[in-house]
This record gives sequence, structure tokens and C-alpha cells, in this order.
Amino acid sequence: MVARPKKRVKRSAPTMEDVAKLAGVSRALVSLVFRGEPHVSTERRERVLNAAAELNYRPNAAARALASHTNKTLGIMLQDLHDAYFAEVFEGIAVEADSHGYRLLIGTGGRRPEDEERTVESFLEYRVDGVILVSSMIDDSKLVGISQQVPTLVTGNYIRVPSIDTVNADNQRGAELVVNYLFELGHRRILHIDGGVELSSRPRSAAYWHAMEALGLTPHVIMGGYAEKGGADAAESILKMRRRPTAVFAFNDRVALGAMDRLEQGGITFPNEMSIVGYDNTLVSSLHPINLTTVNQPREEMGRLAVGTLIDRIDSHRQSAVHHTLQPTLIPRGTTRRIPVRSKTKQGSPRITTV
Amino acid sequence: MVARPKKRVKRSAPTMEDVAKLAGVSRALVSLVFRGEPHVSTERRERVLNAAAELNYRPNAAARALASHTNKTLGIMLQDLHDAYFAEVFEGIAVEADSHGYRLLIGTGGRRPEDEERTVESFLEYRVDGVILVSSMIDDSKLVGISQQVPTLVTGNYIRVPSIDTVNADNQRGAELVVNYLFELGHRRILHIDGGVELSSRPRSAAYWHAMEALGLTPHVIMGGYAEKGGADAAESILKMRRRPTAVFAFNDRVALGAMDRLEQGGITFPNEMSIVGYDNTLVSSLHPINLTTVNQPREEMGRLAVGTLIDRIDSHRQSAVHHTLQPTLIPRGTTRRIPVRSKTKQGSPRITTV
DNA sequence: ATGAAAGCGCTAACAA
DNA sequence: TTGTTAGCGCTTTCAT
Repeated sequence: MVARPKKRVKRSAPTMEDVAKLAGVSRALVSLVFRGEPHVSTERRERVLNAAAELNYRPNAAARALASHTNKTLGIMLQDLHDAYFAEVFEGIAVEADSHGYRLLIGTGGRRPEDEERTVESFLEYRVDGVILVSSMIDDSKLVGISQQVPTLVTGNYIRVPSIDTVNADNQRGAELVVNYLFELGHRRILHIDGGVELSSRPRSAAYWHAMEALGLTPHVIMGGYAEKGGADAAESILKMRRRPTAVFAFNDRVALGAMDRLEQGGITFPNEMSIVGYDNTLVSSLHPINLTTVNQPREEMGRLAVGTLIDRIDSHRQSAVHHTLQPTLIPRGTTRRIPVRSKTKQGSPRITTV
Repeated sequence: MVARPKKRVKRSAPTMEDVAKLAGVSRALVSLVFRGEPHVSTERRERVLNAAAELNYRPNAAARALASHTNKTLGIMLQDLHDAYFAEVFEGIAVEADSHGYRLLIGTGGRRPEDEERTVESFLEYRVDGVILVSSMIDDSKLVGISQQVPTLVTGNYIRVPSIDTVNADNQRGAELVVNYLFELGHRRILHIDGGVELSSRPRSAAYWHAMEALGLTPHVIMGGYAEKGGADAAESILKMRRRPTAVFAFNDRVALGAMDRLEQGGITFPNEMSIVGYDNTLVSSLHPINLTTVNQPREEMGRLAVGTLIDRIDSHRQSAVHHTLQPTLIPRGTTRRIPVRSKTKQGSPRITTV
């Protein structure tokens, strides 16, 4: 036998009115207290707070937003939290937003521009105070359109208009670091597996290209992607080459790992027969059995900076853009090594030697 | 010389009133159209839609929420998106919420109950339609309190009250799978590195304990944690043991990886001298150089199921709890092997042999 | 099928 | 320092 509930409590949550009544003050006074206004007598403040506590009152964010035209909320568009890159940028965003008292509305775009736009649309309905688009694939012109409706910051995008702030890691510098490092180790046949349609792929591969030419080397780029699969596919092509590279610069760590995996199956050992460099310095890359040479990007800092910059625009009504570019650093680890000086003879594809 | 902007546009966004005026209908009719009500003549509908498009009108979610007492938003509390476990559960949540037309308000608790409570408090101010708490460390009694204010679903928690729905993976079964598997491979000295204060640590270690005893073996649990560090510390103790285990069952993949790393530095090779099993089947565990035997939990499915169950409670006003328990599966890979039958003699700690 | 009007719970002048 | 009073932009009866 199930007991029929006897409750006869007021169904909906208490309002400011209820608190005011119980405390014997006006609604406006309650509002002042809850907004932390200084010019309220301690006595009344106490009364209000007590009444609120007694009723378990909690301000209604929607009502507040409607009346005040601000909701202390930021919309964050990410492609995919599965990916360590986004997760870590987000971590920085969360920390900084929290310290400024902002809430986060989050949406994922899944690298599909239409989905991204739907997400942003949803942010706009919410009338968020600002939006951050991480590695958005939305057209520049549409981005500008968005920025005219809400304070906007993008990261991973190189757009330069007054209405959009940006935070980026210097992809160009990162690629240069890799090429020069490999060159100094004696490598000359350095191949690049790019990021496919990924946003930062273009700047990285272009920088790779330039750095190679500046060193008098022949660039060689093959198509990759943003994840392991892209690396594995690229590895497939590499295995078929008659004259394989001595070093590979992968778009990111995941691609590098995918490539290594496949190349090792093909009998190539790292770093003995080939060197490889990733990008991102994800946690996995540092694990001992992997120990991948890579490039660090200050992702959490990017996230924090993004929020700080955006909130600055919101607060100051700044009309000009701020652009931050953070510097990456090379993290040399175990998958790269100096190329041994050897006689001109063994020029063909390297024989596979069992160690 | 910076040109002074000449714009004289209406500053704030257009409202329903504006649309109504332009379309020559009442505000209520516009509302009907935007809520997709069927009983509107096609002609008027068109007019409204056109007017809205012309003005670039977008409904105000706060106003809507205030008037309708619902906002099609779910609050999601996660500990830390950095962690693949949470990221993947979230992925499932995001997909399912999207397909039901719900937005997500997200907050992280960082494994600090006070922060979790602040996050939930914020959800309540928003008057979200429901909340999902992933691996919350909030007291059961407080969870009950929350569930009285908003439809609530928890995952990772075994609480059983009518007001809270739950979604869990069967941690007990997972631990049994591991112990039995190792037993079948001939292992008898199976040590468990637990998850420390982590929520699912208790059920897993308890199940390990029972499974061991059921097999007539002596359980041995040492303290770990939820990340690499915990594993490394535990490995330190293992290296000091005079009679080392032949197999280790780690709380999760990260702990396993941390432990392996440290143990390998101590000269132990896997799986030759020791077997090790993780938990979670994170992407890293599948990478070739790691190739960790582990237990898979259907994380995305957990996320999807959580949202589906919660929305069901919201829609149906269900007053009784629904509990889902999903089954884990063992993923045998390269870090475990059958123990070789050997003479009773070599019982001491294994000599370290260079391969 | 459509319109009129009363809120939803709060903030923001303005008065007092 | 505190109270009064319009709204904020929408939904929701209730008429028609």
C-alpha cells in the first residue's frame, strides 16, 4: 500500500515578494540586499537574509536577466570535448569564468558548421553576455554577423575585425620550431602529415613549407586529419614510398600516435629508423611507453585569457579588437634522435634491421 | 583618423511586439507561431515568419522561461572534463540532450563537494528543468534535498530514494570480471590498487575483495587514486614488497599507466614479469605501445541514458525512481598473460632479467 | 483561429 | 536608507 503524499506546500519556489513580506520590508530592499548593494542598514540586511534563509529563497535568474538585460552567462562553443585539446582549453575557461562569477552555457559543434550555428543561435536566444567559439568552422562573414549581436571571442581563428577578439597559439612558430629542431638533428627528408580540414592545419603546414624552403629542403605534405585514423592512413602512404622520410612532423599528437602505430606494424622503429614529432603535448604524449617529442601549447592559459579578454570587452564596451598570440614550446622527448652520419651508399629505403 | 560610426539602429533586439506590429497581428499570435502551435492559418503564419525574418527576431529565452516556468535546459555537474571518463559521458549527454531540444548548462565540481554545491545552487537559480550529477561527492542527504527542488539524476552513485534516478555501470561485475580472468590465467597473488576517495572506488575494491575470497585467495588492496600519480605511488610500495604480486588490478587506466611507468623503471616488464589490468577502456589504453588490458564501460551510453531517463521524469512527473545498471566487459589486451607453470623453488621476488 | 489582458519575478529609476 | 512603480519580453487564460 502506497501512502498518498499529504503535502500541501506552496508548489512554486518562494519569490522576492515572499521574502519581503516575511522580513517586513519592500521588495526593492530585498533586491538591494541580494545584489550586494552597500547602502542598506545592517539591521534590515539581517532581517532580509534571515527571512530568505527561512524560506529557502533563491533568486530567479530568468527574471533577473529579463529585468537587468544581463545574465552573467557566457556561451562556449567547442567542437568535441572528447578531444584533449578542447577539454583543456575548456578547463581554463571554466576556471576563469568561475572567478569572475560567470556561468557557462556550453554547446558542441562537432566540426559541423551548421551545428555550430545552431548552437550559437541558442546562445543568442539566451541573450548570453558573450560567446567564445573554439576552433569554429563557421565562415568569417557569419562570424562577423554574430559579433554584431553579442560580444565575441574566437580562438584558433585568425580573423581580424574590430568586433572580434582572438586568442591563438602561434602555429607558425610551432611548425618552425619542429622543422628547425629536426634539421639540427641532421634530418633532411622531413615529411609533414597535415590536419586535413582542421582549422589550424593550414597555418601549420604553410609554416612547415616555408621553414623547409628557407633551409633549402624540399617540403612534402601528405593529408592527415585530427585523430589517430588520419595518422594511420598517412602512414600507409609512407610505407609505400620508395624513399621514405627520416623524420615525420604530424599535425598533432593523436595523428602522430596513429602514424607510429601503423609504421611500427610496418617494421619501422622509433626513433632508430625514423623520428616523429607531434603537436599539443597532450597527457598521453608524456607517458613513458610513448614518450613523444611534441610541441606544447598553453591550452589552459588560452582558455583563461579568452574569458578574461571577453569579459573585459563586455565590461568596458570596448569597440576595438584585442588579439593575443601565445608562444608554443618544443618538448624534446624520445621519438626523435640525431641522424647518424652514414656513407652515401645506403640511399634506398632503409632495410629493416631487427634490434 | 578613425571614422565615427554612423549607425542609428535600435539598440536592443527586436521583440515579439515588433514582429506583431510588422505582421499586423497580435503578440499572442506571434507566440503561437513560434511555439509551433498547429491552429494557426497558413497565411498568418507566413506573415509572422516573414516579419520575424526581416527583423532578425529571435525569442528571448529568459522571458520565455519566466512566463512558462520551463526553460528546456538541463544542468550538468561534472568533476573535471580533463578526464576522459567525464568527457565521454558528457558526449553522450550532449547528443541526447540535443536530440530532445534541451540546452545544457554545465559546471564542474573539481571533486570538491563545496564547489559542487555552488554549481548546483547556480543551476537552481536558473530554474533548470533537471540536473544530472556525474560522480558527485555531495552527501546523500543533501542530494535528497536537491532532488526535492528539481528533477535529479545521478550517475556513479548508488543512492536509492524515489526522488532520484540513477544510471550506473556495474562496478561489482567489472571487478569480478578482472579477478576471474586473472585467476584463469593462473594468477594467485592479485593485488588491487584502489581509487582512493573516488566514488566508484569502494564498490570496485569491495567486489575485488569478495571475488578473491570466493576463489580462496588472499586480497591485498593498496591505496591509489584516480590519476597517474596514484598509480605511481602505489607502484613504489609494490617495488618494496618482498613478495610481489604476479598481477595488478588498477582502479582505472590512468592509475594503471602510472603504475606501469614506475614499475618498468623498477625493472619490471609487462606482461612477462607482471600482468596488469586497468579500467575504463580509455582511448589511450588501446594505443599499440600501451595495449592495456582493461574493462570497458559504456560511457556514452550512460550519458544518453541519463538524459533520456531524466527527461522522462520531467515530462511524466514520475514520482518513483528508475535505476539503470549497465554491464561492463573485459577487454583482454597485451598487458596480461598466462602465468607459466614453474617449480616451487623460485618463490622470492623475481630476479630482474634483462631481455 | 485570433485578440485582449493579466501576470511571471525581478531591476531600476524616482520619490520620499 | 527605503519604498513605489513601471516595465523587461514572453506565455496563458479567457473571450470572441
